[in-house]
Amino acid sequence: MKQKVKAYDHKKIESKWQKEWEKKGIYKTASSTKKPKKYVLDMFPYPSGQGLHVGHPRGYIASDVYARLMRVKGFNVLHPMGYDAFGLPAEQYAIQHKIHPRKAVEENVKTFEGQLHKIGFSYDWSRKINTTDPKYYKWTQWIFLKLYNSWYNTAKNKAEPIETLVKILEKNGNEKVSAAADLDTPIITAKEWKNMDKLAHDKFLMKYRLAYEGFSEVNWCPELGTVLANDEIVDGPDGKPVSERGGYSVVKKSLRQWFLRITAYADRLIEDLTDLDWSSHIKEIQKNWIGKSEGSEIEFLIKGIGEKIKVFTTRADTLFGVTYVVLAPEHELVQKLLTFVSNKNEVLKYIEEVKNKTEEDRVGSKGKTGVELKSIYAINPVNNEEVPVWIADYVLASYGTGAVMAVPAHDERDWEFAKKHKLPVKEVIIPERIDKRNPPVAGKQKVERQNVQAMVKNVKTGKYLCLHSKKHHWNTFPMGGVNEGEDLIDAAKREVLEETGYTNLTNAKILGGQVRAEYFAKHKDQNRVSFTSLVYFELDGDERKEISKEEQEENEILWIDQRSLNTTFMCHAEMDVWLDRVIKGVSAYTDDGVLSNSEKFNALSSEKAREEITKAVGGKLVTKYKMRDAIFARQRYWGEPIPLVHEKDGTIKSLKEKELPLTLPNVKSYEPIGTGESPLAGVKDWVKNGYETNTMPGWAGSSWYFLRYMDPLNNSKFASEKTLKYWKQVDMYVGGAEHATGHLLYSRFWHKFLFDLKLVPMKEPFKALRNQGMILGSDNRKMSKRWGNVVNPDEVVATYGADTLRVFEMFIGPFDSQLPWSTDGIIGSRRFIEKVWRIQEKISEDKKVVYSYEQTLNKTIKKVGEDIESFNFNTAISAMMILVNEMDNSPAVYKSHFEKFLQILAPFAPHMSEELWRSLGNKKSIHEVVWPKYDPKKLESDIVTIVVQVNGKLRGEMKVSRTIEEKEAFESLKDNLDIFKWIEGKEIIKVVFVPTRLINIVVKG
RNA sequence: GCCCGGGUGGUGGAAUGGUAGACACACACGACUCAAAAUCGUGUAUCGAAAGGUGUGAGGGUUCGAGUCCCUCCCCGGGCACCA
Repeated sequence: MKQKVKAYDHKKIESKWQKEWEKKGIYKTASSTKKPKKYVLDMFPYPSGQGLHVGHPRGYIASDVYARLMRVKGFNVLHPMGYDAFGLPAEQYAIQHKIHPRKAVEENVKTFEGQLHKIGFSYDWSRKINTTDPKYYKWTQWIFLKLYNSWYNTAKNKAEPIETLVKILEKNGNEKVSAAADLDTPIITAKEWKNMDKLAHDKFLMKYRLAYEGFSEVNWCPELGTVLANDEIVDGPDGKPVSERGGYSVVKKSLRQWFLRITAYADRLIEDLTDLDWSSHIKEIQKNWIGKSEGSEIEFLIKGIGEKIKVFTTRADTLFGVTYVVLAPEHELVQKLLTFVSNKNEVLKYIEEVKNKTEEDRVGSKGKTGVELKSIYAINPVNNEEVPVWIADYVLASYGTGAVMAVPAHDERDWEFAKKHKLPVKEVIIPERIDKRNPPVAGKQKVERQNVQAMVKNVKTGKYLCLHSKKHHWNTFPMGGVNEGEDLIDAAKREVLEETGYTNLTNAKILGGQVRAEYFAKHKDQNRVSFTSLVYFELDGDERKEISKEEQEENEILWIDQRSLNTTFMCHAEMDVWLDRVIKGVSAYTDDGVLSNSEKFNALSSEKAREEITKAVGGKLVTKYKMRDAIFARQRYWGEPIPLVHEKDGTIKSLKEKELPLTLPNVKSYEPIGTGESPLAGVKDWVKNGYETNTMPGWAGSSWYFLRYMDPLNNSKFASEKTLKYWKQVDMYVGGAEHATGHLLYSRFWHKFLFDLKLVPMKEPFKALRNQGMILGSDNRKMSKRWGNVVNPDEVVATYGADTLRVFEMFIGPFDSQLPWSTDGIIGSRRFIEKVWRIQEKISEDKKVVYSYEQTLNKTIKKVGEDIESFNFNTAISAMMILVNEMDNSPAVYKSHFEKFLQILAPFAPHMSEELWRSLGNKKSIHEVVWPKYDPKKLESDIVTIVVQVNGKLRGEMKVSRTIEEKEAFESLKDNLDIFKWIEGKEIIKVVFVPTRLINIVVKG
């Protein structure tokens, strides 16, 4: 009984339900705090003038699908949207079009919101925020003041109000204060503190504040008239740095800045990554960015001069291998040493050269340049050896102590430098390998042996001599033990002769140093520690002597080309070390190992030696980070004003809470005033009041916005304690991976700070994070006006409908993959939607019939729920397509089956599923009814198809009972002649049976 | 250079160590139609007439069985980049 239905009209349906949902407010977050909650958040957009392209909603659709599932699973869901609208683009747009940036933002927000509404998202729009709203940025300023008025107590490992520091200073001075502070902070007594005036107090405390003023060489962009953060700079076409926005050139300039002391949180920012449900990729990026390295600070006395060079090294275990010491050319000690240097002119010339080098010249220069400070010698504290001192630009003044001890044998850069400047190389670390095939056995006797291996190259063929062991089926070089008093080369020659008979060995060279290996020697029932050396020979002539019968029986001689060496050598753990060092020509061994040439520390492991040697020379174990404090100032108009007042006496006063927000004044021009100061410096009243003229950077407002959504209208707090306690943190955060070292790191930092002050209940803001891949143009390039490959979602919605767009964007591929937009592909999603629409023609209410798709239906309900939770949207849709195809092939579809299907489709295609759901007579919205349950009994059928393999090869399949056992399955094989012929008359060695899956018969021959 | 991802048909992609290519696009043929569109059906890795063989970047290994695990190499994408 086919019922004729109206054609699918997406325009009508979608606008109808969008209005209805808004009227009924079905997506409003409940104010109740009794239900379990889920906070599902999108990274809020920067409303640019371009509007959205189809790549933007990908993440929004995903989070919407997820939020919808959570809602019908019974959670109180907070799923808000807002705008991050301060920053350069709006300002630039304002300059170009001579309108107030606020106006530009308003227009852009309107465009964006119109686009978003058409896609049918389930946001609670009543919670919308905008970072440029004074009611919002009042709290951004408020948090800034908290940072300004706090210091980081490393003893308690948390931030505290600055007053607690002042109290300590008044009482005891700062000798015992352990804090994250400027490096040049002097040690003062309580008395000294008391004797300081107000300005001196101010200056002193600035060294501790978490938001502090300072001067710094910054990336200055003359065209934009502003300073840029590292992550706002990209490589230009000629390799020189340019601004990400606009592509203008960037140079260094020293400017007054505000900084946030994010480095105080470096350790916790790494530490707390562990428990986050984020992709390991993003965690890795953050870890690298923070760049923690644990090492030692060791002091080298300078001979005859009362000075010391303090170096930072992560490899104190290589201290005996130091052959020279290097200072950064900018190191302050260099100036002091100049008077004692005998080649002063040369040194001065080099320093001048380095100064004029651009960053790229310095970093990119292939040859390592440097100059020796002649007549200056550093004394190695571990053995009193005198080593030369150099300055070289491969040592950075800004990292560690600006000085390094050079160990060319075990550091790539030192090795290159040493090679170029003919400095000695001293090996002190022996590589160590544990043979994975024959690992040492606990409790067995341990015997040390000196071994030698011979690498023999046939000059004519370029191949290498190997032995194939007939017994063990492995390949080795000729090898054996070194006899008492025997020279390595002689021993190697002897082994080659004994094992292969070759005699014409020339050009002997000991290569690559020793390798220490531990293994279990079965034939002797003992653990062996072998120190193996590699001797290289060239074979000149084929002459061979007779070899013993045993040897003949044991090994076969093989000649192997260089490429195959690493693949054919399986038994010797040391091969990889040698292959790197000998064949690839890498000469410094930079991994850990066992110490040698290190007096009483010999035979210690690198790990232990680092500690013991550091201790022995009176060094200090320290931790360093690559990450620097974050510059928190822009010399622009369109940003949050920094709520500080510069008093006439030079001190700084923070505004009181009731004086916030400090709103942006109106200005005549938004153009940079060219001095490097912001347009605010040109506003008379502003300057007269002493207000800070820098504004906050773009990331200020986005570092805490997720908290404001919890309580967006609160006027007395950024969010009430009660709501913070209930919502706690974002449960699922969806956005682009490009924010890994910006927003995602800064937010974590701010959150931890607020946590320290007990202003938020959790130490991390985002429990789970999912990153969507970018959608590229159909030409596989980034969507941009420039390439003319931008696809506007409005057009797609108009042509195909929002439901189709949503389904397609989820179906296009794995959520985190970068994929090109396919104009052809979207038709498939539209067909799917239409097919669903047509199924209503054959709805049946006949309960007694068995419907062919029932098992698939149950499987699909299960799979779609699981797939949404794990963000595998593409396979969820494919599963629903399979189900719909089956329903389509079924003569009729039972009403409640169809309803269940509509429910699982609803998160993806909310409009059409609602339309069909209501037309079936349901009064309540499909988005408000609880997620359907599947029947576990109907997931599998009693008859299953199992695969028959013979020797692992597919030979057929057969239908058997679910519960069939191996014996029975094997018996029923005999009924199937097509399959049976493969085993008939053959000896069966083994039968592998995997219930409900396969049976594999292993036969001989 | 180092650290992460990844490499499967013409295309996007599927596959708890167990039938590789699900699902979709594209293409071809057929049905419906006066015709077209839409829709429906059939086919589409590769060699072979078939039986069967070969196939997941390359080469090896482990396993009854490898796209999946291990080793080596190549290529692509991303991150960091003289950070001692």
